[in-house]
Amino acid sequence: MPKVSDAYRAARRDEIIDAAVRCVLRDGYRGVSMSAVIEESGLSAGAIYGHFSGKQELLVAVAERVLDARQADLAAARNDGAPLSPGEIMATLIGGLRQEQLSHVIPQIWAEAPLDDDVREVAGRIFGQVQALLRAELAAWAAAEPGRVDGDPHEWARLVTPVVVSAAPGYLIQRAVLPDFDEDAYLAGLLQVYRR
Amino acid sequence: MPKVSDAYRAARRDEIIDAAVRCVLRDGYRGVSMSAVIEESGLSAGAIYGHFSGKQELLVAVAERVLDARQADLAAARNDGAPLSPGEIMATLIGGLRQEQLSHVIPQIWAEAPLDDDVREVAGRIFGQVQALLRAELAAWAAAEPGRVDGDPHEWARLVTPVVVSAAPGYLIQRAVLPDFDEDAYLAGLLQVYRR
DNA sequence: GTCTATAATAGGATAGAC
DNA sequence: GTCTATCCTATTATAGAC
Repeated sequence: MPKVSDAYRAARRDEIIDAAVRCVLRDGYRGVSMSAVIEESGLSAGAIYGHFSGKQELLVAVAERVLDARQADLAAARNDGAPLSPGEIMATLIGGLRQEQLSHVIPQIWAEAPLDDDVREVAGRIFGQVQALLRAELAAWAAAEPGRVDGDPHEWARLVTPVVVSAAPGYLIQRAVLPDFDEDAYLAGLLQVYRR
Repeated sequence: MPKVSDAYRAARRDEIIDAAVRCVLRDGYRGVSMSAVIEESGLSAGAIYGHFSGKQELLVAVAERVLDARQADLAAARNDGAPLSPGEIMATLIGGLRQEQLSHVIPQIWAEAPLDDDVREVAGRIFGQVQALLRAELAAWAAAEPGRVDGDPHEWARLVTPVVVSAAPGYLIQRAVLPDFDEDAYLAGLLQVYRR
């Protein structure tokens, strides 16, 4: 029987992850040091190591936290009325990313994926979930708009989903790299590309 | 008058950068240590520090090397005949990335951009150059295919370029993150999306 | 310009008290 | 579970010989 409640443990764990996220935003995924997290959290070394066995385990938890938040964006892209067009779906998804400070960490997680199997597993899983929902939406749209696409709607959706979803990484990377990136123009361009 | 020729200096510099690139491919951009570069290069600490004042300066040089190679991809996408369609342009560009081992480093450079102003400058400059060429190609295609797009071809190209170019980051990220990413299907999807 | 050796520091992780 | 104090390793960078 644990000495403290599970809820307390979980809350502490979240507190530590929050501090680690702030460190990652400031110093980069690889650049965070345990001492920085300790300082940022206001806790002590013992407190952190009681919850996470080391730096890697803590950072994987950060990756999971950041990427899990994408589920909210998926929900926002859902629509109970007529199926959304590809451009509308992606504009909604990217609108969600735009609000979240957390989204600035995502490119760093992608960069870490080839170097850390645990990170890659988390990143691949979430990315796959985003793709699955997008594919379903695209298939629904294609089925509702006969003549816009040729062939079976599901087959079409399977093929184009990886390309359509690329608008999200493209947005995040350009925002990170281009000094004068125009976010509004990007969303407008998205609707323009998928106009037909 | 320098004690050794400029050509010799430049060759040594390239040699060091080559070794550093191999280290980055193995350990990640942030994960490279000077001692690893020293070992990989077969040189000594003194030899490296004679050419680069420190780790950051060396890594910025690596970023410049990796991204500069994209100019070759740009040239490959050029076509003296009829203007290429958006899908064909991007398929050519991505075909170039696919060949190059070096391209695996690009996502890591993008992730570093927000943390290092020098890296951001290099990354933004090259990305801007890619966009400029792509925009010109898109405008030429739009002008040659009246009715495919509405409005002024140049205005249309300005708006859609950031979205079209996203296929490149999308490709690199999915390749890095998804265990069963199908590169051929991605290229096929690209042609499908921009079919009309 | 390059080498060997080393100084100086920062980082990850642990031990033991409470 | 958490805190303080500390160990040990790895890392960046320099000094001085050749």
